[in-house]
Parts: sequence; C-alpha cells; structure tokens
Amino acid sequence: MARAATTADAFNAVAEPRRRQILDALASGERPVNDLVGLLGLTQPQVSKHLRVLHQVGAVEVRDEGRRRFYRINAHALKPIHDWVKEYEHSWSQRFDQLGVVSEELKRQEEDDGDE
Amino acid sequence: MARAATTADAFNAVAEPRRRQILDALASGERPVNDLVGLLGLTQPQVSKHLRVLHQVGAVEVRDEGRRRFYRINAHALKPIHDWVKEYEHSWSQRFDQLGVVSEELKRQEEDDGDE
DNA sequence: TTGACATATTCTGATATCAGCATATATTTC
DNA sequence: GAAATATATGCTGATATCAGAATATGTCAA
Repeated sequence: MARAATTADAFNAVAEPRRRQILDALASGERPVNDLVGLLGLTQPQVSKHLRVLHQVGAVEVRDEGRRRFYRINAHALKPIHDWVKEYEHSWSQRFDQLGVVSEELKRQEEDDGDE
Repeated sequence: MARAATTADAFNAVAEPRRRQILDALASGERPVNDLVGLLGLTQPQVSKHLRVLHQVGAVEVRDEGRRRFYRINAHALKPIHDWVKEYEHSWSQRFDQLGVVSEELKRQEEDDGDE
C-alpha cells in the first residue's frame, strides 16, 4: 500500500498548504474559481484540482451561476480535525498551571520561544 | 514536484491515521516502542518508522533507558494545526445562532445528521 | 454561429510514500 | 564473548501525488 489518498479524509486533504490557503480565502465568503486564481497566484487548473479534492472530502460546496462556479467552504468537514487536535490543547495551554511551581518569568520565557 | 514529504510539517505527519494512533497512545504517558507495537497491533519496524516521522516534525521526544527507548508526546508541535482549524470552529458551533431565523426543529435536525 | 470567457479534465514525469521482510545496531545477561 | 532482547535501517514494489501544458466542456454575447 502507498500513502493514503488525499481524498481519503479531511486530514489528508488539508495537509496540502495550498488547499488550506483556498479554504482560508473562502472563509470570508463564496468565490468563483478565477477569484482564487488571482488571490493565490496559482494557475487555473491547479485551483480547480485542489477544489476537486476539497469537494471530495466535503470541505467545499459549489453553486453554479452562468459560466462561473462559486465555491463556498463547508467547515463542518474540518470538525474531525478539530475534535482530534483539541484533546491536546491542554498540553500547551494549561501545562504551566498544572506544574504550579514554575516562576512567572520561566513561564513567559518558554511561552515566547516555544511557538516557532 | 510531488506530494509534500510527510516530514514537511505536522499537518502531513498527522495525516496518517496510525501516527495519530501512536500520539493518542502516548497521550497517557511515555512508552517504549514495544509497548506501542502491542497496543496498536503494528509490526515493530512500522512503529519505529512512524515514530521517526513524528520525531522529525517534533511531535515526539525520546529518552533512552538501557535497550529501551521511551517516546513521549510533544503536543506543542500540534499547535499550528489547532491554531489553523480553530478559526473554523465557529462555523459549526455558532452557525445557527447567526442564522437566527431557522426553527428549532430544523436546527436539531441538522445538528443530528451533520456529524457523521 | 463564431468567438470570448470560465472551468474542468487528461496526460506526463518526477517523487515520496507505505507495508513487508531482512538485517543492522545497541544493550543486557549468562 | 555468545545468546537474547529492543530498536532502527535498508531494500523492494505498488501507488498516488503534484505541477505543467494542452485540451475539453460549457456558457454567454455579438
């Protein structure tokens, strides 16, 4: 077996940075394909193909209007990702509260450089 | 160019279900490799290779103890994923409040089947 | 109906994956 | 030092990706 298909689930679909860019661009509202082409500086076939993957995992929906196709985000498809990763949120947000002993200086220090 | 390397970032590393399983298994505490082999029913090389990918993106850390290597999670490496996906959280949690007009029946209906 | 515009699909080549199996590298124990 | 244990690495084959370029499909307008 090889690597799972990008269309296997939202995790795989969203592993590609350009597809996240597309979703981010759609966050403000629906857009036709050519809009995304201009916004992201990708070629039109590139955008269409990425949209296809996103559509197959349910992350976007389409609406036809004349010769244009308006894509909109369906963030619900991203919920499994959120559900999985949020379980680990406490590990970086409550870590210091649990320790309790660490000085405020150390907390701030590690929070500063811990993020890159 | 081909698909991005699984070691390119946490998004790619975590797109593989078995690697998420490994992280989930490490959530309760550090474990030697063979523990994970037993827990997840994978072969030992499989586990070692997956751990290697997770290590390269910083999602796990290692501690040597004799002939065993204890792996522990470093959830901080998952923060970029959380940061990205949490921006979409309101889309499914506050979606109906924003609409305002939808009847309670419809809300409940869509919430029920919207999750699988 | 011809041409312009908008989007989707097909084909190519390069690449990296993943499982499986065999094997290499420690480390402990006898 | 040899056997046993624990883990890592190397090789193979099948597969799916991704960008790019060309082309196909569909829609509007003159």
